[in-house]
Amino acid sequence: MKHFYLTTAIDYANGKPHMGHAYEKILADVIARYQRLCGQKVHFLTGLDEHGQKVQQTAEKEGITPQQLCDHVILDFKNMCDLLHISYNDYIRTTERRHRAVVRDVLQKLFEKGDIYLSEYRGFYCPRLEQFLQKKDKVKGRWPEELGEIIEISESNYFFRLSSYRPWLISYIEEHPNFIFPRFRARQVLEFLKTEVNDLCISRPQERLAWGIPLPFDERYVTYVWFDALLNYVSAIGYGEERFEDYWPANFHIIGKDILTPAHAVYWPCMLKAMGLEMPKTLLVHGWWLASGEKMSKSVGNVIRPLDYVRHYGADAFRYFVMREMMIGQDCDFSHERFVARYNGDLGNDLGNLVSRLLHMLQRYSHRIIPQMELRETEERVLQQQWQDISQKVSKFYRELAIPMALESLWEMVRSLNRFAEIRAPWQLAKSSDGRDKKKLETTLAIMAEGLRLVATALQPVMPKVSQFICYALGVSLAEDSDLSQDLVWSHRLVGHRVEGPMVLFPRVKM
RNA sequence: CGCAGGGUGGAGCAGUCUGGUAGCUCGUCAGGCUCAUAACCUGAAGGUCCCCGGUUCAAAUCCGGGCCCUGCACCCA
Repeated sequence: MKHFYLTTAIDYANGKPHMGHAYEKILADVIARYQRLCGQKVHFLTGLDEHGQKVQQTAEKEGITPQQLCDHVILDFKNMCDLLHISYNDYIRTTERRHRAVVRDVLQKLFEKGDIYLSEYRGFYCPRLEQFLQKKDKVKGRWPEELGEIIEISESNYFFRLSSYRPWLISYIEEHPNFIFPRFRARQVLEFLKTEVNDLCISRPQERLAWGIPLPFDERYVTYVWFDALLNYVSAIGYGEERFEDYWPANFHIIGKDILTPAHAVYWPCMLKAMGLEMPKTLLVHGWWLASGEKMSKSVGNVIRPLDYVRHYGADAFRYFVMREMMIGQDCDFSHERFVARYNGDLGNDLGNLVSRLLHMLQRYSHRIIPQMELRETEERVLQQQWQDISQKVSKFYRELAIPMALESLWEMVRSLNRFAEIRAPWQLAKSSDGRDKKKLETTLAIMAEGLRLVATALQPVMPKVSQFICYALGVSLAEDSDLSQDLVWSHRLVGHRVEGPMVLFPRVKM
């Protein structure tokens, strides 16, 4: 069976995990979990990009080897994944043998095919920065003092014939509207492709950069950035082996808008084309989290620390917030006030309080046993009908990656359940000695419990632990590989089950 | 300059592709309820959908023009 294969970008080992890393992984995880619940065999890949100048430099500064640095940094990234409940199936490091072997294999093939050639590169080199400068680095037509001596040198390097694939790529993007999501991003790429693109320099001489994968056909060089990093998407699933066919093409490459152009929308498709492979189905491009309207960046120092929120409010609350707030593709502001508003409002008052009041009532009026649903009056029918509509909408929204809308729809159901309690008023019915009122009371509790189970089930991709916990509290289990098409159907499966005592899932917090 | 995104009741957003009662959350005001996390439920007020022009029976939505905000330095999802 073909896998549903999705990837995040691999994180660069020269830094700590931040908001963007957390969001991208959560987004991927939500999609992965949803697909699993739809019966897909999901393969979710993430990983670490370990080579390159920055890593080499940082390691030197700290007096350790680059590999030691990576071995250390990876702990932070994996730890973040664990804390966020990221259900990746594979984690690739670009220093692993399986990756290096594929990179060298691909390079060799493309070299033999004539897609890679040796050429002279002439430019202005700054020994202090250990890199070439560009025209835009000039200030008032001169190189800035602080860069020290600048020398014009020419250097031989290997190039990939990117330019020859440009016409093909333009028509591919034009003919495949789903290739880049959201669609407006494709326009940007086409805009970029309007002007001539240069062939891509893919090597660095070992004297300048030792921390990389040597070119198989010329060991004096290592391969530079993209022919290393991008290939993780195929090296991790056994490129060259038989099993590769079970995974490729990827359903989603999930990336930030910064690495769409040119890396993922230009280099990668052309590389794949050169390799004779199919294109990934969709590049899913998300925007950036801003802090009070400003870009979050290490240099400005206004970085939101996701793990602080996870620690205080739980991973699922954090997952809920980022999924509820950000329309995929747009930028979105992260502010503490908004977080607390969502937390107290949606999670505490609406969902958490619903759980709390229902469990209280079940304890008080039904000895913690979920009673029969015997009556079926207009109110009950309306509620069930509403769930039919909502569950369909939610599934549609999940499929279309409109996750904030999926959650909004689910919350309609939460509110309807709270409203239903108000209409039926079990606390009134409990005072009556009429047998019919007793049935009404029982039915009300049973209906609310089932409604809550359905909401929790549909919420599972976004809030896996909370969903499971609510179901557990209602006396049933919820597996991560259960079948949504079954579990989202209104049922009587809770009847007779013993429930947990009252609990507070999301204690209110002060601003 | 160019490119891209955005400009919708007090705040934050959806709706724009595929024209047809302007929707959601929060906030405000009034009321209800007491099972519940001072929660929940009901009702109300509040909008020239940035501006101008065009197409159309009909425009937030399509077309033309203009204004304003943001991003396109290193780092970075």
